[in-house]
Amino acid sequence: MKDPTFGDRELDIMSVLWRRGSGSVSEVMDALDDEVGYTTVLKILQILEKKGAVRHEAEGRAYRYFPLVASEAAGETALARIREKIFGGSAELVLAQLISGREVSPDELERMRRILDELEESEP
Amino acid sequence: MKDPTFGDRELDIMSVLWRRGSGSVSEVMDALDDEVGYTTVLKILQILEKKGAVRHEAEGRAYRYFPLVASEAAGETALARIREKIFGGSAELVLAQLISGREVSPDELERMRRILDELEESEP
DNA sequence: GCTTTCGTACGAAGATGTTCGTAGTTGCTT
DNA sequence: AAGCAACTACGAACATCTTCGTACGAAAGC
Repeated sequence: MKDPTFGDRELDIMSVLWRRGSGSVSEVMDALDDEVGYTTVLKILQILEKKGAVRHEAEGRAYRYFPLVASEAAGETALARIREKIFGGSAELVLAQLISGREVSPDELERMRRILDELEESEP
Repeated sequence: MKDPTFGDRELDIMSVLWRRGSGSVSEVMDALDDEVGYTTVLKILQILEKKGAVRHEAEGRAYRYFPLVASEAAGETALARIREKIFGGSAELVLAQLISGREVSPDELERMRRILDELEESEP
């Protein structure tokens, strides 16, 4: 799959699969925040499969769906788009927005700092 | 406008207005990366206006369009969505993806570090 | 065996976004 | 004045996504 993009509901469903690793139709349906009909969830999983974003294997008489597209790949596409179109290509502005208006724990802050440090080491 | 979201082309056009501050239909059309018909650009601007995302004022016999939705607002919505659905709510993972696979200048890195520093000062 | 239950498959309808042709208006040029 | 050029307005076609009703098959329970 080249340049994975997803509709709103498709993304909701991919998100469940990424979190859980896999899911039956019922499991996905239950994990969704909104109330969505069973056949709707099934249908979207079938569409995602046609797109090559998920696969399924039989499990009893039901199917178990697995993500084929990695969340990082979807994230890269989506984030690049936002950075480019909304933040004028500036990673700093994205970072500023990322931490503004949310409390960031000292731990998380430290880990974020370390991510920048590691970048510096690899690119001196 | 509550929770501004945009289609692909709509975002392209908002992006032009954010970059330039304003634009006539021709200016926007010329600034787009893709070749898009004049009336298509006009139509989308009209739709964006109905959504409350832009406004226009007359300029000679043409219209000049101005963004009403700030890029930060659109960025907040879009980024929150990505962080939540794709990166499992983790800002660090977003940051990691943000800088991976791109060269980040020492300047930019320094500014990003400072953004984190300032956060620490304000929330000790 | 028959029915109920649990599951997939599929078609159709509605919503939203994109694209452009065509029509109409206004001002400019000759 | 007639024609042209630059605009806006609008409708229609098409694509994509979302939603679900209905049909159909297979297993489980009686």
